[in-house]
Amino acid sequence: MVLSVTNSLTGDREEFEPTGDEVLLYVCGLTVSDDPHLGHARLWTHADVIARWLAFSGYDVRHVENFTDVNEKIAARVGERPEWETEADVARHYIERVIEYMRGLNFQRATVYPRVSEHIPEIIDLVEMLIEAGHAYEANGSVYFDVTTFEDYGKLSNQQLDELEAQGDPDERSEKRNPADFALWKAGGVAPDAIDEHAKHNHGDDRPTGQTWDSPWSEGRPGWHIECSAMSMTHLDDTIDIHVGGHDLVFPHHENEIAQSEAATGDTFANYWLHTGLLETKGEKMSSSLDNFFTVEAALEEYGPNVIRTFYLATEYGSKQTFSEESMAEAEERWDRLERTYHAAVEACDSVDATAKTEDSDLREAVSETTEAFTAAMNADFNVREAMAALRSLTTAVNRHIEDHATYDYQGLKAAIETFDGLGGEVFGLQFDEATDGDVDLASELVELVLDVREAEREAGNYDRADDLRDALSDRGIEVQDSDDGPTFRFE
RNA sequence: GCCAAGGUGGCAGAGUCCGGCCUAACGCAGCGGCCUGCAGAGCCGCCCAUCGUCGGUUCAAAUCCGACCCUUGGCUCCA
Repeated sequence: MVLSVTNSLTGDREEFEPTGDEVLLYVCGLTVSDDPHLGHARLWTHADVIARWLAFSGYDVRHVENFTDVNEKIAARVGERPEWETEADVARHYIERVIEYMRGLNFQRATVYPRVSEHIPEIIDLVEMLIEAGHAYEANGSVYFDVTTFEDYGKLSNQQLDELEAQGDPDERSEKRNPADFALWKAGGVAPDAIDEHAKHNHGDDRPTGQTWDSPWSEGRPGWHIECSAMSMTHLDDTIDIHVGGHDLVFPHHENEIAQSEAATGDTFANYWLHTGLLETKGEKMSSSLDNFFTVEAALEEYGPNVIRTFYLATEYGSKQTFSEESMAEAEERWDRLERTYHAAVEACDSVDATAKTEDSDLREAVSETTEAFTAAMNADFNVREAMAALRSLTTAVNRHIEDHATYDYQGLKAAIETFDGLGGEVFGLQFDEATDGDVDLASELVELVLDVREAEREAGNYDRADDLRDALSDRGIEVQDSDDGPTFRFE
Protein backbone atom coordinates (compact mmCIF):
# COMPACT_ATOMS: atom_id res chain seq x y z
CA MET A 1 0.00 0.00 0.00
CA VAL A 2 1.48 3.31 -1.02
CA LEU A 3 1.36 6.64 0.69
CA SER A 4 -0.17 9.55 -1.17
CA VAL A 5 -0.01 13.15 -0.05
CA THR A 6 -1.67 16.36 -1.12
CA ASN A 7 1.02 18.62 -2.46
CA SER A 8 0.21 22.33 -2.19
CA LEU A 9 2.71 23.02 -4.94
CA THR A 10 0.55 21.23 -7.49
CA GLY A 11 -2.74 21.11 -5.64
CA ASP A 12 -2.98 17.40 -6.38
CA ARG A 13 -2.72 14.28 -4.36
CA GLU A 14 0.44 12.51 -5.41
CA GLU A 15 2.12 9.24 -4.68
CA PHE A 16 4.95 9.79 -2.23
CA GLU A 17 8.36 8.84 -3.54
CA PRO A 18 11.34 9.79 -1.38
CA THR A 19 14.48 10.82 -3.20
CA GLY A 20 16.88 8.80 -1.07
CA ASP A 21 17.11 6.19 1.64
CA GLU A 22 16.11 8.69 4.28
CA VAL A 23 13.01 10.83 4.20
CA LEU A 24 14.11 14.43 4.63
CA LEU A 25 11.46 16.32 6.56
CA TYR A 26 11.54 20.00 7.42
CA VAL A 27 9.00 21.55 9.73
CA CYS A 28 8.71 25.31 9.68
CA GLY A 29 8.90 25.95 13.38
CA LEU A 30 8.11 28.62 15.87
CA THR A 31 9.24 32.18 16.44
CA VAL A 32 9.97 32.08 20.14
CA SER A 33 8.74 35.48 21.20
CA ASP A 34 5.94 34.31 23.44
CA ASP A 35 4.32 31.26 24.97
CA PRO A 36 3.05 28.90 22.29
CA HIS A 37 -0.69 28.34 21.97
CA LEU A 38 -2.87 25.48 20.80
CA GLY A 39 -2.62 26.64 17.20
CA HIS A 40 1.11 25.99 17.22
CA ALA A 41 0.65 22.67 18.96
CA ARG A 42 -1.74 21.59 16.24
CA LEU A 43 0.97 21.95 13.63
CA TRP A 44 3.48 20.17 15.84
CA THR A 45 1.13 17.31 16.54
CA HIS A 46 0.38 16.70 12.89
CA ALA A 47 4.04 16.98 12.01
CA ASP A 48 4.78 14.54 14.81
CA VAL A 49 2.20 12.05 13.61
CA ILE A 50 3.41 12.37 10.02
CA ALA A 51 6.95 11.64 11.14
CA ARG A 52 5.74 8.76 13.29
CA TRP A 53 3.73 7.26 10.45
CA LEU A 54 6.66 7.46 8.05
CA ALA A 55 8.83 5.71 10.62
CA PHE A 56 6.14 3.15 11.36
CA SER A 57 5.89 2.47 7.65
CA GLY A 58 9.56 1.59 7.61
CA TYR A 59 11.21 4.79 6.43
CA ASP A 60 14.21 6.32 8.09
CA VAL A 61 13.25 9.89 8.80
CA ARG A 62 15.50 12.87 9.26
CA HIS A 63 13.24 15.40 10.93
CA VAL A 64 14.37 19.00 11.27
CA GLU A 65 12.31 21.57 13.13
CA ASN A 66 13.67 25.06 13.53
CA PHE A 67 13.39 27.72 16.19
CA THR A 68 13.41 31.30 14.99
CA ASP A 69 15.28 33.07 17.75
CA VAL A 70 16.14 36.24 15.84
CA ASN A 71 13.09 38.41 15.43
CA GLU A 72 11.85 41.92 16.09
CA LYS A 73 9.24 40.76 18.54
CA ILE A 74 11.84 38.92 20.56
CA ALA A 75 14.15 41.92 20.56
CA ALA A 76 11.29 44.10 21.72
CA ARG A 77 10.96 42.04 24.90
CA VAL A 78 14.51 42.54 26.08
CA GLY A 79 14.46 44.12 29.51
CA GLU A 80 10.95 43.05 30.31
CA ARG A 81 12.46 40.93 33.04
CA PRO A 82 15.71 41.66 34.81
CA GLU A 83 17.34 38.50 33.52
CA TRP A 84 16.37 39.23 29.92
CA GLU A 85 19.42 41.27 29.00
CA THR A 86 19.72 40.18 25.41
CA GLU A 87 17.56 38.87 22.62
CA ALA A 88 19.16 35.48 23.14
CA ASP A 89 18.07 35.44 26.79
CA VAL A 90 14.45 35.95 25.82
CA ALA A 91 14.66 33.32 23.11
CA ARG A 92 16.33 30.80 25.39
CA HIS A 93 13.60 31.25 27.96
CA TYR A 94 10.84 30.43 25.48
CA ILE A 95 12.73 27.63 23.77
CA GLU A 96 13.11 25.89 27.09
CA ARG A 97 9.40 26.18 27.68
CA VAL A 98 8.52 24.92 24.22
CA ILE A 99 10.75 21.89 24.68
CA GLU A 100 9.03 21.23 27.98
CA TYR A 101 5.58 21.41 26.37
CA MET A 102 6.68 19.20 23.52
CA ARG A 103 7.75 16.62 26.04
CA GLY A 104 4.46 17.09 27.85
CA LEU A 105 2.54 16.47 24.66
CA ASN A 106 4.59 13.34 24.04
CA PHE A 107 6.22 14.41 20.80
CA GLN A 108 8.88 12.25 19.34
CA ARG A 109 12.07 14.28 19.30
CA ALA A 110 13.06 15.74 15.97
CA THR A 111 16.51 14.80 14.74
CA VAL A 112 17.69 18.36 15.23
CA TYR A 113 16.21 21.70 16.35
CA PRO A 114 18.38 24.33 14.64
CA ARG A 115 18.29 27.99 15.63
CA VAL A 116 18.79 31.01 13.43
CA SER A 117 21.38 32.57 15.73
CA GLU A 118 23.58 29.52 15.25
CA HIS A 119 23.43 29.66 11.46
CA ILE A 120 24.49 33.20 10.62
CA PRO A 121 27.57 32.04 8.65
CA GLU A 122 25.47 29.69 6.55
CA ILE A 123 22.96 32.45 5.93
CA ILE A 124 25.70 34.86 4.85
CA ASP A 125 27.14 32.21 2.51
CA LEU A 126 23.76 31.71 0.93
CA VAL A 127 23.21 35.43 0.48
CA GLU A 128 26.64 35.79 -1.12
CA MET A 129 25.82 32.96 -3.45
CA LEU A 130 22.62 34.73 -4.49
CA ILE A 131 24.42 38.04 -5.10
CA GLU A 132 27.05 36.33 -7.23
CA ALA A 133 24.40 34.61 -9.26
CA GLY A 134 22.70 37.94 -9.87
CA HIS A 135 19.55 37.09 -7.90
CA ALA A 136 20.21 39.56 -5.10
CA TYR A 137 21.58 43.06 -4.77
CA GLU A 138 22.90 45.30 -2.03
CA ALA A 139 21.43 48.66 -1.14
CA ASN A 140 22.66 50.77 1.75
CA GLY A 141 24.07 47.73 3.53
CA SER A 142 20.92 45.69 3.11
CA VAL A 143 20.54 42.88 0.62
CA TYR A 144 17.36 42.14 -1.29
CA PHE A 145 16.23 39.26 -3.43
CA ASP A 146 15.31 40.41 -6.91
CA VAL A 147 12.09 38.56 -7.63
CA THR A 148 12.19 39.35 -11.34
CA THR A 149 15.25 37.13 -11.71
CA PHE A 150 13.40 34.04 -10.60
CA GLU A 151 11.06 32.96 -13.32
CA ASP A 152 8.95 30.67 -11.15
CA TYR A 153 8.25 33.28 -8.50
CA GLY A 154 4.68 32.76 -7.32
CA LYS A 155 4.42 29.09 -8.27
CA LEU A 156 3.47 27.95 -4.80
CA SER A 157 0.88 30.61 -3.99
CA ASN A 158 -0.18 31.32 -7.60
CA GLN A 159 0.59 34.97 -7.24
CA GLN A 160 1.20 37.23 -10.20
CA LEU A 161 4.10 39.61 -9.72
CA ASP A 162 2.17 42.68 -10.83
CA GLU A 163 -0.57 41.95 -8.33
CA LEU A 164 1.77 41.84 -5.39
CA GLU A 165 2.12 44.64 -2.94
CA ALA A 166 5.36 45.61 -1.33
CA GLN A 167 6.89 43.30 1.26
CA GLY A 168 8.57 44.43 4.41
CA ASP A 169 8.35 47.70 6.25
CA PRO A 170 7.85 51.01 4.42
CA ASP A 171 11.33 52.42 5.10
CA GLU A 172 13.09 49.83 3.06
CA ARG A 173 10.80 50.03 0.08
CA SER A 174 12.46 52.99 -1.53
CA GLU A 175 15.74 51.13 -1.89
CA LYS A 176 14.17 48.09 -3.52
CA ARG A 177 14.19 47.56 -7.25
CA ASN A 178 10.76 45.97 -7.25
CA PRO A 179 8.06 46.28 -4.63
CA ALA A 180 7.89 42.49 -4.21
CA ASP A 181 11.61 42.14 -3.49
CA PHE A 182 12.28 40.93 0.00
CA ALA A 183 15.12 41.38 2.45
CA LEU A 184 17.82 38.75 2.81
CA TRP A 185 19.95 40.91 5.07
CA LYS A 186 18.88 44.00 6.96
CA ALA A 187 21.44 46.69 7.72
CA GLY A 188 21.69 48.20 11.14
CA GLY A 189 19.73 45.78 13.17
CA VAL A 190 16.09 46.06 13.93
CA ALA A 191 14.08 48.48 11.90
CA PRO A 192 13.32 51.42 14.19
CA ASP A 193 9.66 51.43 13.28
CA ALA A 194 9.18 47.79 14.06
CA ILE A 195 10.90 47.94 17.35
CA ASP A 196 9.07 51.06 18.42
CA GLU A 197 5.76 49.50 17.74
CA HIS A 198 6.48 46.38 19.77
CA ALA A 199 8.24 48.25 22.49
CA LYS A 200 5.37 50.65 22.93
CA HIS A 201 3.05 47.75 23.25
CA ASN A 202 5.24 45.89 25.67
CA HIS A 203 7.08 48.31 27.88
CA GLY A 204 6.69 51.97 27.38
CA ASP A 205 9.60 54.02 26.13
CA ASP A 206 12.50 51.63 26.57
CA ARG A 207 14.61 51.26 23.48
CA PRO A 208 15.75 47.69 23.25
CA THR A 209 18.29 46.79 20.62
CA GLY A 210 18.33 43.63 18.64
CA GLN A 211 21.57 41.82 18.24
CA THR A 212 23.51 42.45 15.03
CA TRP A 213 26.13 40.42 13.23
CA ASP A 214 28.99 41.40 11.01
CA SER A 215 28.59 40.68 7.32
CA PRO A 216 30.22 41.72 4.04
CA TRP A 217 27.48 44.35 3.64
CA SER A 218 26.86 45.77 7.07
CA GLU A 219 26.49 45.12 10.71
CA GLY A 220 22.98 43.76 10.57
CA ARG A 221 20.48 40.94 10.84
CA PRO A 222 19.24 38.23 8.56
CA GLY A 223 15.87 38.58 6.83
CA TRP A 224 13.10 36.32 7.95
CA HIS A 225 12.84 33.93 5.02
CA ILE A 226 16.48 33.11 4.39
CA GLU A 227 16.90 31.20 7.66
CA CYS A 228 14.70 28.29 6.64
CA SER A 229 16.56 27.83 3.39
CA ALA A 230 19.91 27.94 5.11
CA MET A 231 18.96 25.56 7.91
CA SER A 232 17.15 23.18 5.62
CA MET A 233 20.16 22.93 3.33
CA THR A 234 22.57 22.65 6.23
CA HIS A 235 20.81 19.90 8.12
CA LEU A 236 19.07 18.11 5.26
CA ASP A 237 20.00 18.73 1.66
CA ASP A 238 19.50 21.09 -1.28
CA THR A 239 16.44 19.08 -2.17
CA ILE A 240 14.27 17.76 0.62
CA ASP A 241 11.30 15.46 0.49
CA ILE A 242 8.65 17.08 2.65
CA HIS A 243 8.22 20.61 3.89
CA VAL A 244 5.51 21.08 6.51
CA GLY A 245 4.18 24.45 7.56
CA GLY A 246 1.11 26.40 8.52
CA HIS A 247 -1.32 27.59 5.88
CA ASP A 248 -0.79 31.18 6.90
CA LEU A 249 2.83 31.01 5.76
CA VAL A 250 2.27 30.00 2.15
CA PHE A 251 2.81 33.56 1.10
CA PRO A 252 5.19 35.18 1.41
CA HIS A 253 7.35 32.96 3.60
CA HIS A 254 7.26 29.64 1.75
CA GLU A 255 7.12 31.32 -1.63
CA ASN A 256 10.30 33.20 -0.76
CA GLU A 257 11.99 30.10 0.57
CA ILE A 258 11.45 28.46 -2.77
CA ALA A 259 12.70 31.47 -4.71
CA GLN A 260 15.93 31.98 -2.78
CA SER A 261 16.72 28.27 -2.44
CA GLU A 262 16.09 27.30 -6.01
CA ALA A 263 17.76 30.42 -7.36
CA ALA A 264 20.84 29.55 -5.33
CA THR A 265 21.11 25.83 -6.07
CA GLY A 266 19.21 25.38 -9.30
CA ASP A 267 17.54 22.37 -7.71
CA THR A 268 14.00 21.82 -6.49
CA PHE A 269 13.84 22.94 -2.87
CA ALA A 270 11.12 20.62 -1.62
CA ASN A 271 9.27 17.91 -3.50
CA TYR A 272 6.15 17.88 -1.36
CA TRP A 273 4.66 20.87 0.40
CA LEU A 274 2.22 20.04 3.16
CA HIS A 275 0.22 22.85 4.71
CA THR A 276 -1.68 22.47 7.92
CA GLY A 277 -5.01 24.20 8.42
CA LEU A 278 -5.32 26.79 11.12
CA LEU A 279 -6.96 26.47 14.47
CA GLU A 280 -9.87 28.83 14.93
CA THR A 281 -11.87 30.08 17.85
CA LYS A 282 -15.25 31.60 17.22
CA GLY A 283 -14.67 31.94 13.51
CA GLU A 284 -11.23 33.48 13.80
CA LYS A 285 -7.69 32.19 13.55
CA MET A 286 -6.15 31.57 16.95
CA SER A 287 -3.33 34.02 17.14
CA SER A 288 -1.19 35.75 19.71
CA SER A 289 -1.92 39.08 18.08
CA LEU A 290 -5.68 38.57 18.23
CA ASP A 291 -5.62 37.78 21.91
CA ASN A 292 -7.92 34.80 21.49
CA PHE A 293 -5.48 32.06 22.28
CA PHE A 294 -5.34 29.21 24.73
CA THR A 295 -1.78 28.46 25.68
CA VAL A 296 -0.31 24.99 25.49
CA GLU A 297 0.59 25.30 29.13
CA ALA A 298 -3.00 26.00 30.15
CA ALA A 299 -4.32 23.22 27.92
CA LEU A 300 -1.89 20.67 29.32
CA GLU A 301 -2.98 21.65 32.77
CA GLU A 302 -6.67 21.47 31.97
CA TYR A 303 -6.94 18.58 29.54
CA GLY A 304 -3.69 16.66 29.53
CA PRO A 305 -1.76 15.40 26.51
CA ASN A 306 -4.02 12.55 25.47
CA VAL A 307 -7.19 14.62 25.24
CA ILE A 308 -5.33 17.34 23.33
CA ARG A 309 -3.96 14.83 20.86
CA THR A 310 -7.35 13.18 20.48
CA PHE A 311 -8.79 16.59 19.74
CA TYR A 312 -6.25 17.29 17.00
CA LEU A 313 -6.69 13.83 15.53
CA ALA A 314 -10.37 14.49 14.94
CA THR A 315 -9.55 16.54 11.86
CA GLU A 316 -7.17 16.08 8.97
CA TYR A 317 -4.02 18.16 9.04
CA GLY A 318 -5.00 20.17 5.98
CA SER A 319 -8.39 21.31 7.27
CA LYS A 320 -9.01 24.10 9.64
CA GLN A 321 -10.27 23.14 13.07
CA THR A 322 -12.38 24.93 15.60
CA PHE A 323 -11.36 25.03 19.23
CA SER A 324 -14.15 25.26 21.77
CA GLU A 325 -14.99 23.84 25.14
CA GLU A 326 -17.52 21.56 23.49
CA SER A 327 -15.01 20.15 21.03
CA MET A 328 -12.58 19.51 23.86
CA ALA A 329 -15.30 17.81 25.85
CA GLU A 330 -15.98 15.55 22.93
CA ALA A 331 -12.28 14.74 22.62
CA GLU A 332 -12.31 13.87 26.29
CA GLU A 333 -15.18 11.43 25.76
CA ARG A 334 -13.41 9.84 22.85
CA TRP A 335 -10.14 9.48 24.71
CA ASP A 336 -11.83 8.12 27.84
CA ARG A 337 -13.48 5.42 25.80
CA LEU A 338 -10.19 4.36 24.22
CA GLU A 339 -8.38 4.35 27.52
CA ARG A 340 -11.13 2.48 29.36
CA THR A 341 -11.31 -0.17 26.71
CA TYR A 342 -7.56 -0.54 26.64
CA HIS A 343 -7.45 -1.18 30.36
CA ALA A 344 -10.42 -3.50 30.20
CA ALA A 345 -8.57 -5.51 27.59
CA VAL A 346 -5.44 -5.64 29.71
CA GLU A 347 -7.37 -6.76 32.76
CA ALA A 348 -9.30 -9.37 30.83
CA CYS A 349 -6.10 -10.63 29.30
CA ASP A 350 -4.43 -10.87 32.69
CA SER A 351 -7.32 -12.87 34.03
CA VAL A 352 -6.83 -15.80 31.65
CA ASP A 353 -3.73 -17.86 31.12
CA ALA A 354 -2.01 -18.01 27.80
CA THR A 355 -2.98 -21.60 27.12
CA ALA A 356 -6.72 -20.93 27.30
CA LYS A 357 -8.61 -22.50 24.45
CA THR A 358 -11.23 -19.80 23.82
CA GLU A 359 -11.09 -18.28 20.38
CA ASP A 360 -13.26 -15.44 19.21
CA SER A 361 -13.01 -15.14 15.46
CA ASP A 362 -14.99 -11.88 15.51
CA LEU A 363 -12.41 -10.29 17.77
CA ARG A 364 -9.49 -11.58 15.74
CA GLU A 365 -11.09 -10.42 12.53
CA ALA A 366 -11.69 -6.99 14.03
CA VAL A 367 -8.01 -6.73 14.89
CA SER A 368 -6.85 -7.35 11.37
CA GLU A 369 -9.57 -5.16 9.90
CA THR A 370 -8.53 -2.35 12.21
CA THR A 371 -4.94 -2.51 11.09
CA GLU A 372 -5.99 -2.62 7.47
CA ALA A 373 -8.37 0.29 7.73
CA PHE A 374 -5.94 2.33 9.79
CA THR A 375 -3.16 1.78 7.29
CA ALA A 376 -5.37 2.65 4.35
CA ALA A 377 -6.53 5.82 6.05
CA MET A 378 -3.04 7.00 6.99
CA ASN A 379 -1.73 6.28 3.53
CA ALA A 380 -4.51 8.40 2.09
CA ASP A 381 -2.85 11.72 2.90
CA PHE A 382 -2.63 11.00 6.63
CA ASN A 383 -6.34 10.81 7.21
CA VAL A 384 -6.12 10.64 10.98
CA ARG A 385 -9.85 10.96 11.49
CA GLU A 386 -10.57 7.78 9.56
CA ALA A 387 -7.64 6.06 11.20
CA MET A 388 -9.10 6.99 14.57
CA ALA A 389 -12.45 5.58 13.46
CA ALA A 390 -10.70 2.28 12.81
CA LEU A 391 -9.28 2.28 16.31
CA ARG A 392 -12.71 3.08 17.65
CA SER A 393 -14.21 0.06 15.90
CA LEU A 394 -11.68 -2.10 17.68
CA THR A 395 -12.91 -0.82 21.04
CA THR A 396 -16.39 -2.03 20.18
CA ALA A 397 -15.06 -5.46 19.24
CA VAL A 398 -13.05 -5.73 22.45
CA ASN A 399 -15.92 -4.63 24.66
CA ARG A 400 -18.31 -7.00 22.94
CA HIS A 401 -15.92 -9.87 23.39
CA ILE A 402 -15.55 -9.17 27.09
CA GLU A 403 -19.29 -8.79 27.49
CA ASP A 404 -20.25 -11.90 25.54
CA HIS A 405 -17.67 -14.36 26.79
CA ALA A 406 -17.25 -16.04 30.13
CA THR A 407 -13.73 -17.04 29.28
CA TYR A 408 -11.61 -14.78 27.17
CA ASP A 409 -9.59 -15.23 24.02
CA TYR A 410 -6.08 -14.65 25.29
CA GLN A 411 -4.42 -14.42 21.90
CA GLY A 412 -7.17 -12.27 20.50
CA LEU A 413 -6.99 -9.80 23.38
CA LYS A 414 -3.22 -9.82 23.20
CA ALA A 415 -3.40 -8.89 19.53
CA ALA A 416 -5.91 -6.14 20.27
CA ILE A 417 -3.69 -4.65 22.96
CA GLU A 418 -0.71 -4.76 20.63
CA THR A 419 -2.77 -2.96 18.03
CA PHE A 420 -3.71 -0.24 20.48
CA ASP A 421 -0.08 0.08 21.49
CA GLY A 422 1.18 0.17 17.92
CA LEU A 423 -1.38 2.33 16.19
CA GLY A 424 -2.63 4.39 19.11
CA GLY A 425 0.65 4.55 20.99
CA GLU A 426 3.46 4.47 18.47
CA VAL A 427 1.71 6.27 15.64
CA PHE A 428 -0.70 8.59 17.42
CA GLY A 429 1.47 9.17 20.45
CA LEU A 430 -1.32 8.36 22.89
CA GLN A 431 -0.29 7.08 26.29
CA PHE A 432 -2.53 4.37 27.65
CA ASP A 433 -0.36 3.67 30.59
CA GLU A 434 -0.10 6.61 32.84
CA ALA A 435 3.07 6.76 34.83
CA THR A 436 2.55 5.53 38.33
CA ASP A 437 4.69 6.57 41.21
CA GLY A 438 4.65 5.82 44.89
CA ASP A 439 1.96 8.36 45.66
CA VAL A 440 -0.39 6.92 43.11
CA ASP A 441 0.24 3.40 44.40
CA LEU A 442 -0.55 4.46 47.92
CA ALA A 443 -3.62 6.31 46.77
CA SER A 444 -4.76 3.21 44.92
CA GLU A 445 -4.41 1.10 48.03
CA LEU A 446 -6.43 3.56 50.02
CA VAL A 447 -9.15 3.63 47.39
CA GLU A 448 -9.26 -0.17 47.48
CA LEU A 449 -9.72 0.04 51.21
CA VAL A 450 -12.65 2.43 50.86
CA LEU A 451 -14.17 0.19 48.23
CA ASP A 452 -13.90 -2.83 50.53
CA VAL A 453 -15.87 -0.96 53.14
CA ARG A 454 -18.39 0.09 50.54
CA GLU A 455 -18.83 -3.51 49.38
CA ALA A 456 -19.57 -4.56 52.95
CA GLU A 457 -22.19 -1.84 53.21
CA ARG A 458 -23.73 -2.92 49.93
CA GLU A 459 -23.91 -6.52 51.00
CA ALA A 460 -25.59 -5.39 54.19
CA GLY A 461 -28.10 -3.47 52.09
CA ASN A 462 -26.91 -0.08 53.35
CA TYR A 463 -27.07 1.51 49.94
CA ASP A 464 -27.26 5.06 51.22
CA ARG A 465 -23.99 4.60 53.01
CA ALA A 466 -22.46 2.90 49.96
CA ASP A 467 -23.54 5.73 47.70
CA ASP A 468 -22.11 8.30 50.09
CA LEU A 469 -18.75 6.60 49.82
CA ARG A 470 -18.96 6.50 46.05
CA ASP A 471 -19.90 10.18 45.93
CA ALA A 472 -17.05 11.04 48.23
CA LEU A 473 -14.59 9.29 45.92
CA SER A 474 -16.16 10.93 42.92
CA ASP A 475 -15.73 14.34 44.51
CA ARG A 476 -12.03 13.59 44.66
CA GLY A 477 -11.83 12.66 40.99
CA ILE A 478 -12.06 8.91 41.42
CA GLU A 479 -14.59 7.23 39.18
CA VAL A 480 -16.04 3.98 40.51
CA GLN A 481 -17.64 1.35 38.34
CA ASP A 482 -19.43 -1.70 39.64
CA SER A 483 -19.35 -4.91 37.69
CA ASP A 484 -20.03 -8.57 38.25
CA ASP A 485 -16.42 -9.08 39.28
CA GLY A 486 -16.58 -6.34 41.87
CA PRO A 487 -15.89 -2.61 41.64
CA THR A 488 -13.17 -1.01 39.58
CA PHE A 489 -12.00 2.56 39.67
CA ARG A 490 -9.89 5.04 37.78
CA PHE A 491 -8.40 8.44 38.49
CA GLU A 492 -9.93 11.06 36.23
C1' G B 1 -9.06 44.02 -5.73
C1' C B 2 -5.84 39.53 -6.32
C1' C B 3 -4.47 34.38 -4.46
C1' A B 4 -5.74 29.96 -1.54
C1' A B 5 -8.86 26.65 1.29
C1' G B 6 -13.76 25.51 2.50
C1' G B 7 -19.51 25.40 2.55
C1' U B 8 -22.33 17.85 4.13
C1' G B 9 -27.56 16.00 9.99
C1' G B 10 -28.54 19.76 16.65
C1' C B 11 -22.92 19.96 17.07
C1' A B 12 -18.54 18.07 15.05
C1' G B 13 -16.56 15.87 10.84
C1' A B 14 -15.02 11.78 6.79
C1' G B 15 -16.12 10.86 1.79
C1' U B 16 -14.83 14.94 -3.34
C1' C B 17 -8.09 13.30 -6.35
C1' C B 18 -10.03 7.83 -9.49
C1' G B 19 -18.64 9.55 -10.72
C1' G B 20 -22.03 4.08 -9.35
C1' C B 21 -20.80 -0.48 -2.98
C1' C B 22 -23.12 7.23 -0.32
C1' U B 23 -30.72 5.27 0.65
C1' A B 24 -23.68 9.42 2.88
C1' A B 25 -18.30 6.78 7.76
C1' C B 26 -16.22 7.09 13.31
C1' G B 27 -18.24 10.32 16.81
C1' C B 28 -20.64 14.03 20.57
C1' A B 29 -25.42 15.27 22.25
C1' G B 30 -30.50 13.08 22.53
C1' C B 31 -34.02 8.81 22.83
C1' G B 32 -35.35 3.46 23.76
C1' G B 33 -33.88 -1.55 25.37
C1' C B 34 -30.42 -5.03 28.00
C1' C B 35 -27.40 -5.11 32.37
C1' U B 36 -27.59 -2.80 37.55
C1' G B 37 -30.17 -2.04 44.40
C1' C B 38 -29.20 2.78 41.95
C1' A B 39 -25.61 5.35 38.96
C1' G B 40 -21.74 4.92 35.61
C1' A B 41 -19.35 2.10 32.02
C1' G B 42 -20.46 -1.48 28.35
C1' C B 43 -23.65 -3.95 24.67
C1' C B 44 -27.96 -3.62 21.15
C1' G B 45 -31.10 -0.33 18.57
C1' C B 46 -33.24 4.49 17.12
C1' C B 47 -33.80 9.72 15.77
C1' C B 48 -31.52 13.85 12.65
C1' A B 49 -28.80 15.15 5.83
C1' U B 50 -31.21 14.72 -0.99
C1' C B 51 -24.41 17.04 0.56
C1' G B 52 -24.21 26.41 -0.22
C1' U B 53 -27.44 28.23 -4.72
C1' C B 54 -28.60 27.88 -9.89
C1' G B 55 -27.53 25.57 -14.45
C1' G B 56 -24.84 21.78 -17.41
C1' U B 57 -22.42 16.83 -18.68
C1' U B 58 -23.81 11.53 -17.79
C1' C B 59 -27.52 5.57 -17.94
C1' A B 60 -25.62 7.44 -13.04
C1' A B 61 -22.94 13.31 -9.26
C1' A B 62 -21.79 15.10 -2.49
C1' U B 63 -18.10 13.60 -6.16
C1' C B 64 -16.96 16.27 -13.15
C1' C B 65 -17.87 21.44 -15.78
C1' G B 66 -19.77 26.72 -15.45
C1' A B 67 -21.82 30.91 -12.88
C1' C B 68 -23.11 33.08 -8.43
C1' C B 69 -23.51 33.66 -2.90
C1' C B 70 -21.19 33.01 1.86
C1' U B 71 -17.07 31.76 5.44
C1' U B 72 -11.93 31.46 6.73
C1' G B 73 -6.82 32.38 5.63
C1' G B 74 -2.92 35.15 2.84
C1' C B 75 -1.22 39.76 0.12
C1' U B 76 2.15 43.50 7.25
C1' C B 77 4.50 39.86 12.15
C1' C B 78 2.36 34.93 12.12
C1' A B 79 2.08 27.50 12.71
